[in-house]
Amino acid sequence: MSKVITSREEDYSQWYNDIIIKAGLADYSAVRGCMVIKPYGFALWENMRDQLDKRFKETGHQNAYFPLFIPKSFLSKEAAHVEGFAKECAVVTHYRLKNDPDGNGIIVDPDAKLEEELIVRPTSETIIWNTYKTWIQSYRDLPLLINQWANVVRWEMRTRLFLRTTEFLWQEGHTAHATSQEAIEETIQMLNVYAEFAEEWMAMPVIKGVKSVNERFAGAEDTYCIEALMQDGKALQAGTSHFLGQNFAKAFDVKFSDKENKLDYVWATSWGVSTRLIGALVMAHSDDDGLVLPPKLAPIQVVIVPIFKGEEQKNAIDEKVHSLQKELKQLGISVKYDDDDSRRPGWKFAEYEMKGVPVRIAIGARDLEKNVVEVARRDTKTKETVSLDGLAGNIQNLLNDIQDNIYNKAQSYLNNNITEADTWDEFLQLLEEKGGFVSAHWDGKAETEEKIKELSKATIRCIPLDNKQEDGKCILTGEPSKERVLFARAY
RNA sequence: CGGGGUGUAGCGUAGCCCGGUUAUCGCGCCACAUUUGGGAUGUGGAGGUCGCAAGUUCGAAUCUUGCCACCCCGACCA
Repeated sequence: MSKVITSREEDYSQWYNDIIIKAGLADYSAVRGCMVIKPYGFALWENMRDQLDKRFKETGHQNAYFPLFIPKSFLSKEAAHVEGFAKECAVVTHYRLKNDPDGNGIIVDPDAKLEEELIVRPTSETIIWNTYKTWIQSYRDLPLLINQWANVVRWEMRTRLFLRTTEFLWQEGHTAHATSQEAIEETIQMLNVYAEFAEEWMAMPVIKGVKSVNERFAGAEDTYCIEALMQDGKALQAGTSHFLGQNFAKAFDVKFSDKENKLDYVWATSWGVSTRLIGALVMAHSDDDGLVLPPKLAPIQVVIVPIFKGEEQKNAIDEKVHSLQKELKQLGISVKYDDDDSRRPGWKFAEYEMKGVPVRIAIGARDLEKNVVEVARRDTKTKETVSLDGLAGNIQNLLNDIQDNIYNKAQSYLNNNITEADTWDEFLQLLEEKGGFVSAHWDGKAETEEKIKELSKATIRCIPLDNKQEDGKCILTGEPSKERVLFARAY
């Protein structure tokens, strides 16, 4: 663990913000709680999005788009849902401005008040289920497997770049099924899509589990999640997949006729991941020198920095670099040749390290004579002199090594930070001094969970899937328990 | 909404307690030159309603009062 990453929260927050801003991923904007995602950050998001989108389509889903605005009455149709979101909704009340008659600029025109207020979607279940009602009549219309890429707004009290902003980008899948079992299978399938994406692409190991009742999505029967561990010892929910039962079908009266012409409500799921994944990526791998990006998602996988004096040397380097660039591109590697003469090599080295570019190649006149280049890897910060012959292939292997290495590093960090606690004192001490996940017995009661949260600031992150069954006593109440659950302080 | 803190150039800051020339320094920016294998150096230059308003005073970045904004901690949360 690097030196800035300490248990003191302010330091870690500072470090996190600095990295995001200095690496050029995002910045604060003029609007409270909203951020500007800069081109480099957006390129990263596009890479994530493309890969996820591909998996959604491979699993039979289609993309569509639903409105930003939700009539207020829709939101109140599902009781638990409205209760969960009511406190953080932005509301549109008027549709027109006018010049202030007193000359103080522009004001909301009081005559342009909406009959029914519109809610800026905090999530789209309601508007989508209102639409599904007209799309679904028969079992032949099922399953309905839709995803949308969209922005949503949740008026949170406190915000943090990528982790919790007022507006954020995400995808939300909303499916309808004929049977409960099929819907549950879909829920778990999508959870697995997320887990595989986190592990294989983000190089971020996650724990798959199910949420306790307290932490469950508003309106769901069951919320499955992937939980990741950040380098400061706090947990982060990286994705969720909900089994909604028939709650929304009943609220929006979505019924279908089955093969026996029997009428029944459909079974639903919804699942989503957001730009929060970028925050997760930053906190999972970065170090004091900046971002460390997994090669599979890095917008720039290889950067080439020339080192030269004068036109002649530059031309000779250009020639070599152009053919190398071509070879790398043929292997599907994204490469940037930074021959901007207004920045010195040292500046560029530091800059691309900050941006987390996995591999840097430096090439100068001295190297050309020996037919070599200097290859530096971001994850270990090691440098090697490598022959230009067969370089492209070697770089490809190196990128794979880096992907594996940062995954393994994160994996061993996770393994070393899941600790069992059997007494309340031990539990508190672990949270305070070590952090990470604490695996402990819990009596299964919501009020106990609430009490634990109050006393320790830790929440139940999840009950892991395929959890080992063992008899024990609740960490707080001493009541009997038959399995351990994972607690942590979380973002 | 409670508790704490901060507002001085694009960014980061000194000065404020104890009022007094032309508001400090660093980064960045512009020009020129020398440089280029780990964030170059020199010279010159541009850039300020000291958060806003009122008050005290011969004189306010500095003192007083009010307001505003932002940040951190809590409640809320992907």
